[in-house]
Formats: sequence, structure tokens, C-alpha cells
Amino acid sequence: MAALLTIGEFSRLTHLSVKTLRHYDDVGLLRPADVDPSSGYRRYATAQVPIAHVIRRVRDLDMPIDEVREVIEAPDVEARDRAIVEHLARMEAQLDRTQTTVASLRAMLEGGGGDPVAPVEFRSVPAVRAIAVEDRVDWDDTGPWLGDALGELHAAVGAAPGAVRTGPDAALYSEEFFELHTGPVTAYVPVAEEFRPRGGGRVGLIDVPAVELAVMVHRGPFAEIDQTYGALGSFVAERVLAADGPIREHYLVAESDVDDPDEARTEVCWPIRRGGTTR
Amino acid sequence: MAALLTIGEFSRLTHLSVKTLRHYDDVGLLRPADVDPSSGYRRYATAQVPIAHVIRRVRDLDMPIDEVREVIEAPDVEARDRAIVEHLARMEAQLDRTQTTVASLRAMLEGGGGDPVAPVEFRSVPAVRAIAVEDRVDWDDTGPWLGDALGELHAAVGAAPGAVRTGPDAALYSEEFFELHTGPVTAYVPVAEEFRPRGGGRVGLIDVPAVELAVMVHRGPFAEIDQTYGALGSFVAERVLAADGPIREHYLVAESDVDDPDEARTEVCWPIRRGGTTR
DNA sequence: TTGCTCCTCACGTCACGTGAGGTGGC
DNA sequence: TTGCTCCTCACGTCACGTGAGGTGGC
Repeated sequence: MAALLTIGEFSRLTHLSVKTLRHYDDVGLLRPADVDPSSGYRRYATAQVPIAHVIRRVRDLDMPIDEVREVIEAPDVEARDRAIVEHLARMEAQLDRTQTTVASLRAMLEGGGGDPVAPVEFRSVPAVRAIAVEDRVDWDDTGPWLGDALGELHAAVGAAPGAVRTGPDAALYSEEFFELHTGPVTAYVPVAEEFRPRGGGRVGLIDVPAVELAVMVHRGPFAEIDQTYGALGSFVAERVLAADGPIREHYLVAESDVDDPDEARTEVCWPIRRGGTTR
Repeated sequence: MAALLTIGEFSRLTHLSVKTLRHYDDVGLLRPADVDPSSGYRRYATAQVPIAHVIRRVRDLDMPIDEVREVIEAPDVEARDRAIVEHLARMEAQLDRTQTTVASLRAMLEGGGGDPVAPVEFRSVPAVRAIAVEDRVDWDDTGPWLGDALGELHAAVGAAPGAVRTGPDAALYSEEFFELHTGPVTAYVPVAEEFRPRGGGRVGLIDVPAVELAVMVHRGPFAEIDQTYGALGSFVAERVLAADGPIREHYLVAESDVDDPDEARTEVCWPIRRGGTTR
């Protein structure tokens, strides 16, 4: 019953390569049942075959080894299944993004010639009072982070009596955030001067500084907003208008609020030199 | 029109990080329009923004950089689209495998307790004449390779007059193939002694040696055949019957011949010691 | 006894990310 | 002029794969 197998035999039973088995031993994911102390020969038990098969499955699904370890060391079935379900959910979200990317790529290659460029509007914006959530954000976490942050801001506005909001949902993205794909981001909602958010949480009060902006409306999903950045940024660069400072986005129609993502509307606001428009 | 941008500015227009842009320069994927010879400063043209956006899309789809280079250097639209379509087809095939793996994992975790183990049959097999295709095969290429090889063998058999086939489609998998995930594999079709395949192609004549085998029928898709390997291999190991030599598979009902993959039938044949069954 | 299986480093792969240490441009 | 942006190495990451060189087990 408790037969021991060489690493080569175990490889044939599990369909894991010998190199992979040694690696899983090294990282503590799948330890042989026994190791000969003099020769170092690994001995695996037939009872380890089912665990190896599960590991093979989840690794085929690209679950990181640290998570695989959690799965197989899970104290109970619930904890184990939760880890797997979470990974499957992440895979599904990834798949959705993939579909969007494929569609977007097709559109770019097919309609490559004459994509209608949206008009640019120049805007002189005064300083505004806002409630805000500020954080260092990693590029790939931006979507969920923004959703959470705006959710907290909406709760703060909603809890207050009367109409306090003075503008659409918005965010400031630092130059560092674009260049390093990690850096400061500020989600904010403009509010009346006298508004005071209640304590607790990450919600604070800020003054968004006055700026000159070149503004272009992005029509469509967030995943394609680089197109508008490219068009607007090129427009600004070719007219030598560029100024330092964070880029703003105004979420006029959020993707989550419409059925068709093509109906989403985002203003992309590029900082430009003072007086740049009057030249 | 031909505005030049610093790497930081280009990063904001393209949503590629500065590190990524430098990497793409290093590997020759996206060279800046100009490089200052004294400072080494990279200067990108606004005209490069659309190419950068395409690169971003295909990289998001995990296309390898070497292929991306082919795409953007493609001499014409047809060559470019062909490379992309091929990659999308590979992604789709991968997605199919992912679905199968998820289903298989679920089945393993839910029905974990009492999976009905198929019976083991001992079989003394004489040497048989066969037409064969032999090759060194990489693990991940096995499915397509086997399909191609059996296709060639079917063509050789079909071209001959009369009934020459004497057994089902089969293959020999070397120990090296399992342990290194690359190694010799032989696809073969048993034929009558007097049969001679016509020259040309990879099809040759072999004598598959006589062996003692422990045999278990695998019911279901190829992707789950490791389960049967585990059950059969454990059975053999626990009775100390194991012998050297390649593992055989007999394709009684091929997955490609049935609508429901659960109807596929594959005999897995494990070499055992002579007289092992009479002990 | 032979050769085959197993062992342990050390390094390579892929597509970048992370610092360290230093120079040029507005 | 200051500090900020840019530069180039060199090394790290992740999950293994690829040899090199050597020893133990049937």
C-alpha cells in the first residue's frame, strides 16, 4: 500500500517533469515522503499522487505557487475552495479584459486610417474644494482602487444633508504613476466650500489647484483611453503647450453606469502653459 | 507636426512605462525617432504613438516580443493580420484547455472521495509489425504531433488495397519523454506482416517488441489521462511489478471521433516484470 | 561490475521592475 | 544655479529548463 517511488517513477504517474518535482521540493510545495540521508535520493509515496494531480491542474491555470501552497495547506475544504474560486474569478476578469483588448485591436487595425479625432477644448479652471482619497496605486490595481475610492466618496456625500456636490467624479494621476506604473493617484468629488466630511475612513478635504487645461472627451471603455491620451497629448505636444502637473480625468458617464461601454464618457484634461491658448 | 517627446512624455501618451519603453528600445521593438548622441536622451515622435498603442494591445494579449516585431515589421497588411489571427487562434485553443482543466479540477475536488477505479487487466503481448512515425516530441506539442502522425499512418493504410490493419492506433512514450517533458515518441498502427508502406514521408516499418503489460482503460478526455496513469502506476508500484520500458497507449475511441469527450477510450499499458502476474 | 538514475550547483529564459550611481537640460 | 529628468549598468523576479560534473543503487 505505502509503496515508495523514485522521482522518475513519480514523474510518470503524475505527468510532472523531474525538474519540476525537484523545484516543488525546493520551494516546499510538494516534499517527497522520504529522502535518503546519505544519497539525497527522493522517495515519493503513491498516496502523494492525487495531491500532485491537483497541483498540476492549478498550475496549468497559472495559479502562483504561493497560492497553490495555500490551497494544499488549507485547514478545511471551505478555505481551499475559497482560494480556488478567487483565482477563477480573477481568471474570468482577465478573460473579459482579453475580449475587450481583441475588439479594440481589431478596431485599430481595420479602421486604422480615419479615426475621427474628438475636438479639443481649452479650459481655465479655478481652484476647487473637494473631498478626496489619496494613495499610491499600482497600475494594474487602478480600476478596482478607483471604484472603491469613489464609492467611499459617494457615501460621504450621500450621508450629508442637501446638495453639496459641485462637479463630477474625478481623479488626478501623477506623472510618476504613468512613468513607473506605480505612484500617487487622487480620486475626488468637488464639494461646496462649507462641506465637512465626517471623520473616519480615508476621505479627506483637499483644494484642487487652479490650472489651464486642454480637454478631450473620451467616448468608450476605459481600456481604450490610451487612444484619447495619444490624440490629446500629441495635439498639446505639437503646439508646444505642455506643462507639468498631474493629468485629470472627469468621469461624466461611468462605464459601470451604462449597459453599452461605448456610452461611457470621460474627460481627459491635460495641463498646459498659462496663456498657451492665446498665443 | 513632427513634435519630439521625452521618454516621460511619450510614456504618458502611450501608457507604457519608461522602463518598458527603454526595454523595447534595447530589444529593437520600438526605437525612438531620435537619440541625442552626447546625452543618450531618447526622443520619440508623436507619429510613433499609434504603433506604441498596437504594441501595447498585442503585448496585453501575451504575444511574444519576437512575434510582435514580426507584426509591426510585416511587409503588408495580409502578413500582419495573419500573424495576429494565428496568435488569437492559439489563445482560443488555450482557452479551451483552460475550460477543460477547470472542469477537471472541480470534479477532482468535489468527487474527491470515491472515484471509481477502473479494473486492471494483465496482458501478455507478442511482438507486432507496425507502420510508425518516430520523433523527439516536446510535451506541449504532443496533441498536434500525434494527430499529424496518425493522419500520415491512416493515409498509408488507406492507400493500400485490402484490410491490412491488425490493431488500433497506438503510441509508445519513452521514460525520457515523461521525465524531461521532451523525448522520443512513436505513433504506430499495427499491420499485417506482408504490408509494405510506400516510400516517402516519415512513415516507416517497425517491430513493436513483446511485453508483459498491466492495462487500464481511460474513460474521458486526454487532458485527464494523468488520473489513469496515477491509478495504474500506483497499482503496479504497490505490487512491485514495475519494469523498464516505454508506456503504450491504445486509442480505442479517439477524442476527435466523438461528440462527448467522456466517450473517448484509451488503453494505458504499463510494462511489468515477466511472470509478475503469476506470483 | 557496468551504466543508468539520481544528485547538486550554476546559469539561462522571458519581459520587464528595482535600485544604485551618475550626468545633462530647462 | 537647483533639482529634476534622463542615462546606464547590474541585479532581481517567476517558474522552471539546461547543461556540467559527480555519486549512489540495482
